[in-house]
Amino acid sequence: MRHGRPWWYARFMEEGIKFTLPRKAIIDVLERSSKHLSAEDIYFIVHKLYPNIGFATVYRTLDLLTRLGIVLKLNFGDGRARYELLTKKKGMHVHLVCENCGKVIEDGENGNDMLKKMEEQLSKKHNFKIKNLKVYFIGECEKCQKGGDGKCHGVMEQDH
Amino acid sequence: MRHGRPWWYARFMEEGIKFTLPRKAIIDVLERSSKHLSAEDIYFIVHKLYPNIGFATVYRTLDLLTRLGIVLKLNFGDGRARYELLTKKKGMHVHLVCENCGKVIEDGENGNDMLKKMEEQLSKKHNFKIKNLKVYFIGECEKCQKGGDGKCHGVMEQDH
DNA sequence: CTGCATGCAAAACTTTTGCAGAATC
DNA sequence: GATTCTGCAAAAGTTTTGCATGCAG
Repeated sequence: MRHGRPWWYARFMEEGIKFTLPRKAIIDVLERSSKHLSAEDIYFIVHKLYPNIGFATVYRTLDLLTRLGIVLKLNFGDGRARYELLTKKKGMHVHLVCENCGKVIEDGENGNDMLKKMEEQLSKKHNFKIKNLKVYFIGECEKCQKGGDGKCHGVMEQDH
Repeated sequence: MRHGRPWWYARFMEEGIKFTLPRKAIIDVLERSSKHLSAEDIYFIVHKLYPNIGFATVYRTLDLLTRLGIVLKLNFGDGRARYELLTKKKGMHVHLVCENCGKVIEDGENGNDMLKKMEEQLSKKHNFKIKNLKVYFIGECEKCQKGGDGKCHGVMEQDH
């Protein structure tokens, strides 16, 4: 992927939207991070590099990028939204979320066939045009199974 | 399902938790509604019947029920959480969410086999103990496909 | 009775908005 | 040079918390 501009560059052009420093910086942060960052996370990182970028700009930019389909806004049930830079082959992966430590494993290969099949069936059955999908398996990761007691701690939410 | 207590009754007993009027009332509301209600929705309904039940109690109760695994807390990306009373065969269904009108179709039959299979594969592959799952297909429902323009309105979030 | 649960109101957080000034195209 | 974007601060919402009182077990 070294040739040409990043894929989302085209979206900016299409919409006639300006390429400003804050926007570049925020996309850059999302690009470097493989994790799902919250607006606050992003603010702190960006603000360290460019101290006059404020919270409002972070939120406004994330909102813009979400509307443009460049970023995916996620909710993990902890009261704040998380953001993920989309790739062109969006959504076709499965999340495994550990409800104990919060770790997120993304499985891109295994689920595809089955998801594809499921998508087809559901589209037909309900006459529903599916554009995107989100699949979360919530449970306990390898480490926490060994380290933890395996019982509900009464603290974590089940929501992701 | 007329025989015996509802399934979540056992959870209350197990935890030695009190059966109070507000808790009964809130579960009742969730039981009657097939939709995903927000805390505010629940508050208004419950508050109409029992005017001295307050917001704090609704939130505390929903939080409790979520921790007990009686209720599932969902986020539809509109800034407020939604709640759904779980059934014993929890989570084994697929949500179809219309990003235009917000309608949620739940498909309980079609996905099961495939979800089950996917669950097994992923469990093995990642050594992950899966306890629950959430599957969302986001797109456009039948009505909106006919009525709408089929393009992104630049307003709705993609998140559910 | 005893301790958990509630109600009220205030606090804490995340996210949004208004407006003057700045930067981009 | 006009328009879009930013930064600050204040507002708007949702959710949480402290504390005195009430109620279930």
